[in-house]
Amino acid sequence: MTRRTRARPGDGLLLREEILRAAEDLLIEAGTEEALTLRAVAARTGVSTPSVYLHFADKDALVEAVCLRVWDELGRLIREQSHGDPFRALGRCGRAYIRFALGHPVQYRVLMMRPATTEGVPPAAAACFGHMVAVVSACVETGILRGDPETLALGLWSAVHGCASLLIAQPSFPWPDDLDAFADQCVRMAGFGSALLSRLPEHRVPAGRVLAAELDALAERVT
Amino acid sequence: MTRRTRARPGDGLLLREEILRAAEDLLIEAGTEEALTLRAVAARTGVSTPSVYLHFADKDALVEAVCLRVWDELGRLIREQSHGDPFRALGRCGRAYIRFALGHPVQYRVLMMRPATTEGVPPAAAACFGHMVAVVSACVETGILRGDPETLALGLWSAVHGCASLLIAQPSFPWPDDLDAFADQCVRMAGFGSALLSRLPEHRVPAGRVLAAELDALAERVT
DNA sequence: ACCGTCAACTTGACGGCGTCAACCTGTGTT
DNA sequence: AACACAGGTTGACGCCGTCAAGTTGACGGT
Repeated sequence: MTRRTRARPGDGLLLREEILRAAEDLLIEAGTEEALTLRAVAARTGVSTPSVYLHFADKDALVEAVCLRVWDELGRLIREQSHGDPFRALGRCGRAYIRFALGHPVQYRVLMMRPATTEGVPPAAAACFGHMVAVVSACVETGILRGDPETLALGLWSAVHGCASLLIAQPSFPWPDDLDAFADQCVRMAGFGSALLSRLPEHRVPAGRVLAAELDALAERVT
Repeated sequence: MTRRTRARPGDGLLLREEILRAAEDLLIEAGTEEALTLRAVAARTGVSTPSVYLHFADKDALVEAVCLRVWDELGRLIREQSHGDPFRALGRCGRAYIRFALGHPVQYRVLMMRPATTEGVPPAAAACFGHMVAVVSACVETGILRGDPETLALGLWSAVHGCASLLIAQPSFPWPDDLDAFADQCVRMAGFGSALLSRLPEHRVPAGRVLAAELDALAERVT
């Protein structure tokens, strides 16, 4: 293991960055969080194990720091999709979200399926959520959705998160061949469902027969 | 730590059962999977640590055995809700699913958010999924849903799973006060969304303005 | 009544993990 | 040239999963 040339005073942050990169790489290569060992990270960085503690309070802090980067990237992705017609933008955001999650399964799992280690929402996560609320708000303004944008956004988020996380965590379920199409179906189900639900009275499900007939008529008119 | 009275030959399965119960209790009390130590399980059972290996190949096998019990209970719960009008039964199943998950957060996390350790779907999980497919099939027969029941069921499952898992794994999100109402909203969003989506042509989202007007008209007629 | 047998369990150890207290070592300042 | 201190290293502790080897005690056969 080649030793790292010692940093000069004031350059402490360099090692912090190297450690973060090493941790992220390890996570991706091994494909599981259990492989993210402080010893492995230190070895890969060319540094002794306890040196990690100079820059991160403990292992959880390191993992969390890796997570923060992912939140940033996810937020950027969502913002990129937020232009144009709000309802279509909502669909693009959902698809981008799922694509991102499936493209970074390990990070997504660490990010969203770990027991919460710290209290409160990390700022990067809050920003990410804020972008989604913004898109939903635009939908409310155009009238396609109705209700509190934050609650609506949480519902939509939970739908796309369900699709992504189930695909990641339960690969042995009898998934259809075309996963993209399935993800698409989930996203649209959430969007249409939210739009329809916005207009129905709470706590009353119309009789299946009536609803089916009305939906048929609607579908015929729309197409 | 009081020692357990030694089992008589042929009674080996007794210890297996005791270990399983101890593991489940530990999981619930500690509230996190990390507390599920072979040493802790053995101590609680009043037995030496390696004795666990007499009945479980390794720690993963123990955890998986605990999971199987949960699958069984979840399946039973879903079957209980499957009577009566299919579309309403679907809603009851979704609500029961989320209630169950929120009532057993640790087990649900272990069950659904762990990296898959073994290949293939455990039989209990397949049975559980089968019950959901049956309810969806009934919905297809009555005409409220359309399409392949298995794919529809996966979409609905992913929606309720998203709601449950997000609530469990991200308690610091800005959730509304009334979680039951939120879960309800997610379930109905999935049901209505599926029903509506069944009837719309693939890969074409109607313009937001048109869809909004049609939904308004529909809502007025249904209420 | 004794005895060998074998399932059921224990002992003791190994290597790897996160973490910490104590020590070293170069670099920039005076 | 002496010093101070940021930026590391060494060595150890206790806990973890796991395993090879030894122990114990109920039971069937004589």
